[in-house]
Amino acid sequence: MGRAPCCDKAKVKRGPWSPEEDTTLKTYFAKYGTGGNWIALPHKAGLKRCGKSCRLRWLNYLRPDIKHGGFTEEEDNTILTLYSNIGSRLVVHSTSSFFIILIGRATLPLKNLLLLVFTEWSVIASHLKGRTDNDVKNYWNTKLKKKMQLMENMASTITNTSCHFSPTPTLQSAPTADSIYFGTSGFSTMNYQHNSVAQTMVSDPNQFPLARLMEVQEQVTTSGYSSFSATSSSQEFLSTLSPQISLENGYASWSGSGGGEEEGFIVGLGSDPSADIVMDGFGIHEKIIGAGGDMTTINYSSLAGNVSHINSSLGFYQSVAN
DNA sequence: AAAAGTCACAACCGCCAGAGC
DNA sequence: CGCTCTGGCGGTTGTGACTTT
Repeated sequence: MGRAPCCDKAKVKRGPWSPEEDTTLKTYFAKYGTGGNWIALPHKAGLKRCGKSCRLRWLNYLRPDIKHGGFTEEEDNTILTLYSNIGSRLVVHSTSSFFIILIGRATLPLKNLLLLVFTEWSVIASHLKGRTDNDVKNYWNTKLKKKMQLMENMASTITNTSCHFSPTPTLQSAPTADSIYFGTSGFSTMNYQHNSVAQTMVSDPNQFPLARLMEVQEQVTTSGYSSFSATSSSQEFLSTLSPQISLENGYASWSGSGGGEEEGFIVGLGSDPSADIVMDGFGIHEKIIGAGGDMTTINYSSLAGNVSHINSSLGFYQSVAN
């Protein structure tokens, strides 16, 4: 037999809060606080709500220091960084749970096992002024989880990998001081090595929208070379990754410069809401919806100050005015 | 214009930890 | 020591708004 519920669900109001209820709760709270007991609060305040519901409404919405509205890129990065750190604990907990089951020959309900795998949203939220754990959790589940998965998939795919595109990308747009564009009539195959084993990936146009353009973020130019470095503090969360990018001899390649988990390929994550970030066999792309139709770009950014280069004699690149 | 699909987020649910008795 | 109760937490659901077909 389970626990008795904290309140009689038949006698309390549920669902969205009305402005009047919000006012009642705020007024009561301003005068008396919780009175040390959330369960008794609704009765004292004259609200037909469960005490837990009142508590959640106050903590997640009515508190004066709550910050409403969209998350900034800086907040995105904080969450991603903290999730990465805290996420390592998931392995420990899930693994130990697994061994508890094996060694003890005990049968734990699946839900109990899953409960051992916790994320500590409140810890992450405590680093973001005015954000609640519920905010962070919702935001993670709807947006950032996808972003993180793309990053992990890409890092996993290209670790110890170099890729050769065919046909060769060619310059598609006039270079500017900030960016240059490369493109092809459509990448049809990608030859690459994974852990020293040669691989060929053939794209299926029905499954993978073919890359048309690659955008290379650029900060410093010298004769014949482009240097890549961090372009935005908002991308600092990626700084533990150390990719190198090069475009030379008719192909594009990239590789991690570190070891283990820190290897990876960096993509620029734009804040433009009209841009969806997608991954295909060739990398992560930002699908920009333009007035003239869809245009797919790849945004390569090296963030750790690693210098890569483009061979200007191959037609990929022309001298760029500073 | 309408239906279907997707997204964002408020709210709920069930469980656990710890305090108090 | 064991029980009850409350606060707190993460997972999940419900629903309205928005977008796409």
